[in-house]
Amino acid sequence: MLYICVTGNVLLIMEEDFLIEMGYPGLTARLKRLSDLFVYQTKEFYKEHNLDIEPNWHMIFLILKKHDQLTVTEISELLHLSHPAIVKLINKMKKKGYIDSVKDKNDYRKYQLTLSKKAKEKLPVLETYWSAGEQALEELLEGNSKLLEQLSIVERNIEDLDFKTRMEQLLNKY
Amino acid sequence: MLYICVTGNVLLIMEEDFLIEMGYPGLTARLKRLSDLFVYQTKEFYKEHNLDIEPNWHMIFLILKKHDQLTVTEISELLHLSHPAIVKLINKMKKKGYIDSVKDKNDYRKYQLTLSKKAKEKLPVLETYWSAGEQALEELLEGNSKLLEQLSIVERNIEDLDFKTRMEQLLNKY
DNA sequence: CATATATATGTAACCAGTTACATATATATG
DNA sequence: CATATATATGTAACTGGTTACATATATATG
Repeated sequence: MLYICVTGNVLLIMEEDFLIEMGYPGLTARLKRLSDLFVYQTKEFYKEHNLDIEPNWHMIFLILKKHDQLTVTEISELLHLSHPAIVKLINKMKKKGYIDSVKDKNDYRKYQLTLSKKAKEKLPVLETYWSAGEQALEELLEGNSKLLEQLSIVERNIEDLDFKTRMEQLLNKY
Repeated sequence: MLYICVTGNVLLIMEEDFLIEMGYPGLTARLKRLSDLFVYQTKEFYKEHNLDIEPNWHMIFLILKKHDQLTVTEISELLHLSHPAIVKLINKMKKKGYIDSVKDKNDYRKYQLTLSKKAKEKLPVLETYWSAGEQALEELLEGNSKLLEQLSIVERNIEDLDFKTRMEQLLNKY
């Protein structure tokens, strides 16, 4: 399943990759495949260094470092993820003692979430590992942020008019 | 959670998005979030048009259209996905009658997979829906394939030296 | 002010991938 | 040729998202 690939004046021996060959319709699976790869390898990396955190906790650490105190709903809105996703995440972090949760005095439906003392103390160590991850990613992106920019374009356009509606419109054209 | 965003000479009211704000470390979750969005909306689209197929079957239809006959292992290698992922996918497609599977005459461990008669007959209809999806995606990418190219760069670099190893190397620098 | 509606959180069932392990068959080697 | 090793497929348990539904509290309205 190997093939020769000529890019510029460099000759590469490459693995054949049908998802790439597919073009546009292969995009969805490539996004998932790449995301999974990052998640699994980061998990492994943390494990080998005995950090008892999960890859996606990074975003919660950062968001609560910035905003100090947030509810589940606020986090889910800021991250554009569903609230059950955040509930599960937060429950795991609570169980490990990284999150403090206190009932809101003015609205008894809400719980105000903050980073625990343990979490704040661990931050400096965690940051050295996160920094290695960020640099590794920069290497993979070859030092430019075009991938992030291209993703932003898609995200903005989807916010404007969602994917399904676009498919419906294009289908009805014929 | 809204904010004003000035791009060029256009003023936009945007949802705040912390994953974008995070920069590089937000990438993994954005890839997953976007992939999920495509999958869920495509699923919905198929359902509303009473197509009894799943979004990720598209790649199996195409790969078996091109190669005619493949085994589970060959498919998993061509797609760079694990073989259990393909086993599950193929079992569902078999159950719906889209895949024929015959034991290899020369190697009794293998099953040769092909598109069934039903699958081949349905292809022309499916292609009109896939075409709408492809065009919708082109719209979202604003007609250029930079996102695909940037992904290819990352994929190539990872094949060269994996993400975890890069993190380890960068960590040991300090 | 009683009741309808909206919001915040939580739970259940599902989905598409993963790794680790099991089993059957093929191939290579002492 | 017997046995060790490698390969093809399959299964189990896990992960991190989703939608749909349930419950408690807050807010708005007749």
